[in-house]
Amino acid sequence: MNVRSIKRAIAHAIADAVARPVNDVAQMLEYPPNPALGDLALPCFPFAREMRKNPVQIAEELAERVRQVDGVESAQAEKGFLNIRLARAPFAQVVIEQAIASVHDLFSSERGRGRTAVIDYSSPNIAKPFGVGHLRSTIIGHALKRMMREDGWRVEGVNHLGDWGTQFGKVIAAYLKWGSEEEVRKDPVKELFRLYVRFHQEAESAPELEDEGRLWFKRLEEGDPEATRLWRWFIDESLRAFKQVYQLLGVEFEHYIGESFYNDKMDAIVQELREKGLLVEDQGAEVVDLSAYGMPPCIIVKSDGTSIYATRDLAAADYRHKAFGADTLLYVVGAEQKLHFEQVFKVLELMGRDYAKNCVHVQFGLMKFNGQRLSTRRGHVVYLEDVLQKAIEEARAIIEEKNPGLENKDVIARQVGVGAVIFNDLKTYRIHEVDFRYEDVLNFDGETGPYVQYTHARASSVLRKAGADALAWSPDYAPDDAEWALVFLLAQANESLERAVDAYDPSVMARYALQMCHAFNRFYHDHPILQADEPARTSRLALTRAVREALAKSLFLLGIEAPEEM
RNA sequence: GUGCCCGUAGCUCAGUUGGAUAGAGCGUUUGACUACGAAUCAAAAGGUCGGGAGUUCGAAUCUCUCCGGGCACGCCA
Repeated sequence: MNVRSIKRAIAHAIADAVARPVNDVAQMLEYPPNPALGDLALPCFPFAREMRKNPVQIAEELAERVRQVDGVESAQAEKGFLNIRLARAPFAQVVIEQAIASVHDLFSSERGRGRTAVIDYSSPNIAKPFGVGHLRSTIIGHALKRMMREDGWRVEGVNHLGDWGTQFGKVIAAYLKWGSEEEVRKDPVKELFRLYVRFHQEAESAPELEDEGRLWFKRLEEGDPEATRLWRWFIDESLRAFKQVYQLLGVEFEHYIGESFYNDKMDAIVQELREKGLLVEDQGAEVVDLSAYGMPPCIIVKSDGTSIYATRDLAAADYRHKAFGADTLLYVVGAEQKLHFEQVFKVLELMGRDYAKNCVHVQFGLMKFNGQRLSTRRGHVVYLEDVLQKAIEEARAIIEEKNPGLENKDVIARQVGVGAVIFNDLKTYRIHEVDFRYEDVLNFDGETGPYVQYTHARASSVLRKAGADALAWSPDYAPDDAEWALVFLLAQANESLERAVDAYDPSVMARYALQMCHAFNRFYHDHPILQADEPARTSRLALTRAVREALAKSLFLLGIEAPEEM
């Protein structure tokens, strides 16, 4: 039972009267701006013209029919709107029972059953630091994976490591010029990054360095033993460092497949493009002309004969489609690569790939730090690990202050600190730029991860004290406004998940969790639970349990842990 | 220059398949712990929804135009 099934029932009762399909009418049912008006509302203005009646009259006629619908308490016509109230107690009973029995069913109707998606997320570059800038792709992708799985999809998460490309030639060149094995061993990622930044600094006054970098990349592509040895070493060291961050974040991948994996798979792509007559030579490079689609050409083979990322992405797309049986490919990559993905998807389409239409660039806005743009090349980077450690310290300090007797303080501080960082990022619409400020991230009041976790812990605490009673909403107990607000929100869980999945946007789910918390804390504030008389006591406990399950699920979908105490 | 994205309260953002009086959080001011967790709750103050024009019963939402900010525009990814 959820709000949607009620909407359908109402729509079914009036569809023929307004001469519209049931689905259309169901979609027109909206939530009134003020809950005092009702639970659902139908604006009748759109029917006025075709029915040749005024909306006020239509609303009144429809009210008659809607009142007959099972589960509807009342239907009132008001200024052209039809305001509908649901029968609270029976609805609450069913919704809460379902939330307790299977919160999955509350959230999902398994729309993705039988389908497979590959999500490309995080995908940091080897030999570069893992900065706050990588946070967005990592956690948006991870949340998306969990949400789609909840919705019935099979999902494979791929970390498309940047372990190939001209940049590697640069790092190798820089290492041979200025680096030492000893320095790299001490702190691999930071030292390699120092070399990379120095390379770019020096290249400004000595442009021939760029050629040297390109040369080393060419050697690497040709299998030069020295270049290959260094390259493997850099990968091992970087990956070890990355995995520490992933562990801290609680993010996992089904596959780590670097770009280099596609080295032997690109020839076939180039060959196919050539056979299909899509490849043309242009200024020494081989490109696919996309001028017919209003786009600049897509470079497939560079003029020096080496590969480029577009070609790797084409090979990778085919691989993901074949090896994982994926019919949908998602790329959680910054908005600045929009054109690139439009080009790649168009080339896939021109190559006749049927899955091309299911390729989506899940773009997100740039991350700034205190209003400044982060530039890896210039060495302006904020290490994600430092950010997480700061947040954990802050959480630890608050625990010492507010809950000094707590067990497992270190574990909880980690869960809360990391949760704060993740939630802070996920709560905003993904296309927006985010300005990363410590003052916001380290604030645990208001619309934050710790607020959601706190609410979850609070509900858990009540349930712990109540013991292991069998919980259910009593049909004899009518919910008041605060209780009803919670029940009604619970019954919208599936709509939230679906909107989040359809928009590839975890912020929808984050905001749903916040609404739930607000409603629960309000309820909690002025409703005794354990001390209440029956049937209120058991009913409120059941409601608390349902909310706890829904919050735990919401946090899980966002990739955030839900401690029972904090 | 061309294309795309963004512009809502002092700040950060919801609301954008067109619907009723534009909502939260932070910050500010104030009130509530002998109470099941005060990382909470309640209240106040705070708005030319970037400007203008249009479409219509109705526009923060759609169209046009202008302004402001961001990103991209061939051998980096």
